[in-house]
Amino acid sequence: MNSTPRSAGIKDIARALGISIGTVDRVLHNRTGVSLKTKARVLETAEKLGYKPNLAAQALKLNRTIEIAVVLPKQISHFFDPLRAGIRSAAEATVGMRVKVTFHEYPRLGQGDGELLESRLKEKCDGIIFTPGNPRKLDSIINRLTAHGTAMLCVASDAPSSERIGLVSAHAYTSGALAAELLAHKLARKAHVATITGELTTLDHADKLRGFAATLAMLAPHLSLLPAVESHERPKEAYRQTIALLRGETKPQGLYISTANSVPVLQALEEEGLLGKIQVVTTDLFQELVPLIETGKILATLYQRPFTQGKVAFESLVAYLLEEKKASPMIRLAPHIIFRSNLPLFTDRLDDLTDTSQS
Amino acid sequence: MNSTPRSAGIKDIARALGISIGTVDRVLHNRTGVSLKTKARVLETAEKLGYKPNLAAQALKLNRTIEIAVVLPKQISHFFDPLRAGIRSAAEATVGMRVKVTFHEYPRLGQGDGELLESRLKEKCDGIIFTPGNPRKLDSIINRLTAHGTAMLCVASDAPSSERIGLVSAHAYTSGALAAELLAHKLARKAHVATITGELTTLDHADKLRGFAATLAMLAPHLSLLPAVESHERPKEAYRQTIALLRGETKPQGLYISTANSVPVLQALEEEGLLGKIQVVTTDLFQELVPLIETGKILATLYQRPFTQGKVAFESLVAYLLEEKKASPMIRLAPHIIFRSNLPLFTDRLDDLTDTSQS
DNA sequence: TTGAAAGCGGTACCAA
DNA sequence: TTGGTACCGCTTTCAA
Repeated sequence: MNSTPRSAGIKDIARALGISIGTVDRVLHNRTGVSLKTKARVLETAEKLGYKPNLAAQALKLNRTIEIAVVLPKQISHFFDPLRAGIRSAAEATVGMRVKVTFHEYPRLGQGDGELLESRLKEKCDGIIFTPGNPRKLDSIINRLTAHGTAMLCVASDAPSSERIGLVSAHAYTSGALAAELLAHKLARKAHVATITGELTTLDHADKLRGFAATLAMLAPHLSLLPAVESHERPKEAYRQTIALLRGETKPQGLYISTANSVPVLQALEEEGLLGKIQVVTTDLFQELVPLIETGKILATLYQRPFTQGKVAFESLVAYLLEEKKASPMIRLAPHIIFRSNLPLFTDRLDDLTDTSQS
Repeated sequence: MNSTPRSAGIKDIARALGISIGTVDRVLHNRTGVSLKTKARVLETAEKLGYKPNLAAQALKLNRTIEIAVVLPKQISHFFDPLRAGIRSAAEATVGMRVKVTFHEYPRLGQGDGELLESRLKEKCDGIIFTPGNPRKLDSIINRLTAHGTAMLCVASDAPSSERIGLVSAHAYTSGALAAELLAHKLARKAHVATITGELTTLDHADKLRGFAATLAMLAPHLSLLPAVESHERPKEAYRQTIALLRGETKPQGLYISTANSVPVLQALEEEGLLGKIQVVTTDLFQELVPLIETGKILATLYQRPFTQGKVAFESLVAYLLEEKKASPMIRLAPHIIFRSNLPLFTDRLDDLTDTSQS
């Protein structure tokens, strides 16, 4: 039966000491020009009275405009559109501060991202939310922007050796591990499993594969892993390579598609008559997957919660920019496992990207 | 390459029309004393300029203190402690408004909740967050508090025929459905499955059971469901009834424990030497479950995200109290399925309830 | 029916 | 080293 402490204002403490609010303000903000003993007295009574700044007043007065640029690829829109929607949603919900967000697009991961970031050097902004497709290539420009005073926040995938301020993503290693565990649950006998990924230079994809391989080795030693297939996020290549895989010598009984770009892979499976025959775990959720999950042709999909990633990324970046202490945000969301029976909880949001739902 | 619309203030629109801010304010708040045509003109330019009230200024001027009471049981602390922590976390994060939160506890669901709510009639507050254990019994007091001007928000379980303003909970039906699907994946042959629940008068528990039964019938007709066991959230009764169940004539091969109170049930399983022999799906997460999931003795647990429930409940209630339009918040979170391989993502938070993590 | 002006609780600048 | 004060955007009262 306790309650949050009563809060005193700045003039309460000024009145209590018979001094001016200016002085109190100086003390509370560690500004120069206050004698040590008044400073001590102010701090003491501030503590005693339970001073809590009125954030509304503070925000009103400061009225700072934070400018944030969002630099994300157009492809894969299944993933990046809801991510952008999450950013918009969080931006609209900001209270007590002006935030200006601009969105910038380039074709796909690795194609034009460096250049677009480069161009951001001209129009200085407070922070940039972006996805490093190929971290090695981008480290230099990230560091230059950082040196320029721009807070760089990675979303969806990391660039750990750069000077980015932090990361918001799904926990990629765990996604891979889950995929392995799910396949292990369904494949009781000795079999081969395969993975199809986007681009192994992208850390997120590499992490998934690591989690997958490690967990497979631990939980399902009877399943052996075929070499990973890299689709480079190109539909045609994904299709071609999948066909090759399925017609290869050792045929997989289980398949983990670790990129959201799964349509061409599923098409290949369909054409080879293998949909429903082999166990498939996919990544993320979009319209084409729904009937396949409903009919059990896909065992499960690992939803990376792009909307939430965007929302959290935005909130983290703003918090970082406002904080004094500047803790580095490192947030890995738990992926949602979507089966047939919880699918309806996630489908409503496929059309309506402005939804603010909390899953 | 678009940007979020610039927001105009009240004086921007006053200036644009050459009128005073007082008039604009009257229009925007639907107050009397404005001619119809000025009203129309104001609304039009407000729309055109993209008027967005400065919430900081609004809060500062109004300087209202929202008082919220939280009325929740002490038991089951695994669940309600993190839920309270979520509320605290959200309360601390409020910007630009004074919110006072008081916490009130009663022993367990159905024991003293009515009385404690009753006592809230005396100290009027703006809103109450609470869990209706037995909705029928509480409907009357909920309605009286509502009539009294208090916004009643259900958390964790609903009281649909009362005049509560809304609900924040995990999606109970889906929890049950998932439990059934998981058991169906693991039990390929004809078998019996059983459920152990808390109290079927609690809507949340009834919904879980409905989801479980319906999904079992649809996805796994080879599994037959034994009559539900009600533990009434009492450890001894749960233990006794589980023993009876396990020694009964038709022995279950799968078990769904739909209340967070699973320890006595697991103890009974252990003593009967059945842990690891029959498939078990539990609810929520706490220290005792961790080793059982790690060793595969529990197939999975359905995490109802109590921290997030608390956080979202608080935010929804505050939004409701601040909004003019008063949309009824009805939020069902997607439960997280916790397997062995994603368990580490959830364990870190078991000790540290003040954590603000986003899973 | 409308306009003018006083604050809400801080911040920051200028004067003392 | 201090005190005084204008101002942030909005609400509200009083006067016109």
